[in-house]
Amino acid sequence: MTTKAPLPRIKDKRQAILSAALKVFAEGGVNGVPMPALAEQAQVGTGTIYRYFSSKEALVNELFREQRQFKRDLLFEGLDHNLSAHEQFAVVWQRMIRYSREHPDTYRFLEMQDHRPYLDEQSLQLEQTFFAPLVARYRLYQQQGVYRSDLRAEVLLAMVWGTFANLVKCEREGLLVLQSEDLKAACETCWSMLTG
Amino acid sequence: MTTKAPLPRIKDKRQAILSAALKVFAEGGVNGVPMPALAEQAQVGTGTIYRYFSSKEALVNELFREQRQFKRDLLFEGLDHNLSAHEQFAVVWQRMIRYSREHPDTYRFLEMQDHRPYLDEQSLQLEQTFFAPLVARYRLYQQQGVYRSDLRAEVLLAMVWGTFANLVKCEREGLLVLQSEDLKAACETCWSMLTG
DNA sequence: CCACATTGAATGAACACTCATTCAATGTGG
DNA sequence: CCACATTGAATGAGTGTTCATTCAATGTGG
Repeated sequence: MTTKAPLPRIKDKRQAILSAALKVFAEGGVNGVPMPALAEQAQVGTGTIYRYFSSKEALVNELFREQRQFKRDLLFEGLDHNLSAHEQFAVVWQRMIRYSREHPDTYRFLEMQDHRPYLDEQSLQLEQTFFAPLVARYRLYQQQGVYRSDLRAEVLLAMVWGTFANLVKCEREGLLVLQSEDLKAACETCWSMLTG
Repeated sequence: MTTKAPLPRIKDKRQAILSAALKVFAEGGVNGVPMPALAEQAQVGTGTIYRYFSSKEALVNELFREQRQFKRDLLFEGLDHNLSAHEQFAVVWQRMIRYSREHPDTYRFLEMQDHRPYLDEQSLQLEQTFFAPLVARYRLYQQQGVYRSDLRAEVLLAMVWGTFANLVKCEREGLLVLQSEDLKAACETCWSMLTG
């Protein structure tokens, strides 16, 4: 049986640890999950985690950056710039919904405040670069007269983002059930918010 | 020196502990603050805390309920029901701003998710009773044709609340500076959101 | 004096992290 | 081919630390 067959073991323990971390941290918060519990979820010895990550803090930062990238790609990658601003907004809105529905762990993990004390300089900077291009685009639309100009682009963005985030939050807490018509109507409402 | 002079000590240690807890928990999160640190802030021995609260959990719950009540009173007490719906909304909006500005610790403490694992049944129920009357009022306005009816009252409320909360959050994180015109404009925008 | 409030060092539970040991995989001399 | 040596990833009991909680000692108003 000494075939050159692929090893039956977990090929990439590192990724197994990250995946498990995303799941358990999204559920219990970074502070709420001991390393042995994470190790169990990843089906890995506790010590193995420290073979791949120098500390819990390092692990959290790596996970944060990975998920932050993932989110950005999912939301903004390959947007068709020939579409009208309205259509583009609708596309991004749809993607946000898909994202929050199909990747609830990622969404929740990034939304939690719990990991903030762990984040290093690099992670915090990455957070900035997430919003900057978005704000720039909002400004552009303002100059073109598509978006209203009586509120600054950052303020508009904060309002739209907050609207969406709280809808998802309320649904997760069981205060709300969002039908697809609700989400469509909310999208149009936010569009009106942007265009005045 | 056994004069009848006013005691220089803190009269009400219980309240001193609660006040200190609000401050340090709002800053560092419940999990981030050890009891001795809280004791120091309250100018009290560590053991004294346990004379007034049976555990950290009990303390957190008591603080949560106190602050939740405080917030409700501040926002909704003594509203003039002769005012128009629009005027009432503007008043509540103003009060939310005042609240978040003048009591940042309370605001932040209630906003954090950090204390959720500590909350008992009673606290969670209190949370419900905070929103129920508000939703009822929104429904009333919908029936009267003041608010739009194509979105359920809970959804409207979630959107408005999310808008406000994220503005304050962004300002706290330094992404934004809110001028009073911004807040006024945001208020009117939310009003349009409600009325379609 | 006494009843009781206050205190902070002591306690043990729980945690992040380490390291001596294991063992499957691979290398190698015969 | 095989018996045995070598390797280093993997492991989880062990280590030191931090924390919530306790309690013996001390302080104090009546």
